[in-house]
Amino acid sequence: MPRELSPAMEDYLLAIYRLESDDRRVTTGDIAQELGVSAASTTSMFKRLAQERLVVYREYGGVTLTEAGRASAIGLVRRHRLAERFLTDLLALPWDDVHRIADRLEHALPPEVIERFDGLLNHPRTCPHGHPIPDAQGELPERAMRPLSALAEGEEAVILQVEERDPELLRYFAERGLRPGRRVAVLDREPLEGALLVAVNGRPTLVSPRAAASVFVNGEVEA
Amino acid sequence: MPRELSPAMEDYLLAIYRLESDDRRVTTGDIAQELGVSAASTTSMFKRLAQERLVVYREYGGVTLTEAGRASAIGLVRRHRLAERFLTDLLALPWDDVHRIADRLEHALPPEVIERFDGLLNHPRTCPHGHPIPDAQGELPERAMRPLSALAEGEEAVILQVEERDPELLRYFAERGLRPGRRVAVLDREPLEGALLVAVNGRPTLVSPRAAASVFVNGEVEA
DNA sequence: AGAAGGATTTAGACTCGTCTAAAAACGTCC
DNA sequence: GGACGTTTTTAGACGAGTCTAAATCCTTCT
Ligand SMILES: [Mn+2]
Ligand SMILES: [Mn+2]
Ligand SMILES: [Mn+2]
Ligand SMILES: [Mn+2]
Repeated sequence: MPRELSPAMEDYLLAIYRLESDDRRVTTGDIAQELGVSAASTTSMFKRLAQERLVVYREYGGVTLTEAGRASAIGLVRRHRLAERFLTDLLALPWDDVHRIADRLEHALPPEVIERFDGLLNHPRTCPHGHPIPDAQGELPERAMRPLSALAEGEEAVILQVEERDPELLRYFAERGLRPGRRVAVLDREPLEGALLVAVNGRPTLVSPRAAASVFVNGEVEA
Repeated sequence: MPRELSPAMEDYLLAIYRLESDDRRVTTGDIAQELGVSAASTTSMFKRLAQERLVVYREYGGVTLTEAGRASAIGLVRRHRLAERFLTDLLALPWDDVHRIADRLEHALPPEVIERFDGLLNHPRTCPHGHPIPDAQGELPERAMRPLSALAEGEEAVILQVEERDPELLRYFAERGLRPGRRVAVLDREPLEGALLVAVNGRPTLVSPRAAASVFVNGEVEA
């Protein structure tokens, strides 16, 4: 009964998983935007996913993942992030390339290969961009995070993860040493545009507002 | 203009490539049988491949590969065999599994990854089953071969490659030490059924006719 | 409560890759 | 040179995944 899911179905499930939160159901429009497809396509995929009991679909009311749907999505996250780790650590490919490559590979990697990656890489906890890798049981650690842009002047923190989907942004991060594990401190905030002066590994670095919103550091978001 | 080919198109091109020979054009029926699809499907794919100038299609007369079509097929062979080598050598997966896995991966591996495999594995010359890997320019060495079953009593030879598509057969080969590089000598031939008594690395081993027809050794085929 | 505006679903079309069944062409054998 | 059996092509259908345009529903605002 858990026939193999098509790449398209997996991509929709993943998008739903990413956008899902306790308070808000995921709507047709959300997914259409996230995946760059039409709302009509999304409606028809919602129905197909519902047929397979991967989501609960309410007309005009969006979807929520079932347990099976969530498990599939988390499985895909695991495949994607382990693939990325493999590509950077073993094949030495640049971190701004691997997301795109993993986005195709993730659909073609059988469990044997994934588990070998995991072993060979010594059970990595995160992808190269700092995002946590679910374990084989689908468990994922909760981490308190806030964007670098939320830090007050004088505050210090450690980079946990960065937004991974824009290669240009990733190259910019790499140049400036903004990568997971690095210690940062906000030296100055430019109130008008929102630019930050940040000490990265001691070195003062100017960080644009968009970049600062795409870098996440440890700590609780303000209430 | 060289848009990315679909997995299906690649599979057809590969099948045509495998069956192509100087004297005989590849027919609809050949490919239908090779790929386990209907003749009707094959006809319609022939037309699509012809549209893309990957084959020359003659109604009721089969196809031949164009240069572009041959290049695509050889590229796929390179991806497949390097993927297999990676799976056995780096991930330590069994040689009877890797053909199946590579059959999916081959369609999802971008050039960067393939060239990293090639480097990391030290430019391997063959896949785990002994089949030669085309180089990045699509060059493939010609090798004179004959089936083990063609050896006369008393003859000696070295295994070059084995038929790779039947996992059961591969496990049988592995058990008996029949793998590329091994020296074999025919001690006795059983005329009725065609079974052979073969010395493999010195050890006398009974080899069934089907197996002996699937193991290829060095030497010219008789005229 | 009714109307406006926005989101969602439906309708209908298209491509790709597949199938079965029927029609057409081919090649061989008398 | 025609008849027959085989091969190939055509015709028509289907599912997956996508689109655009039109219809419908929902929400909110007056
Ligand atoms: Mn994907
Ligand atoms: Mn990542
Ligand atoms: Mn394949
Ligand atoms: Mn092989």
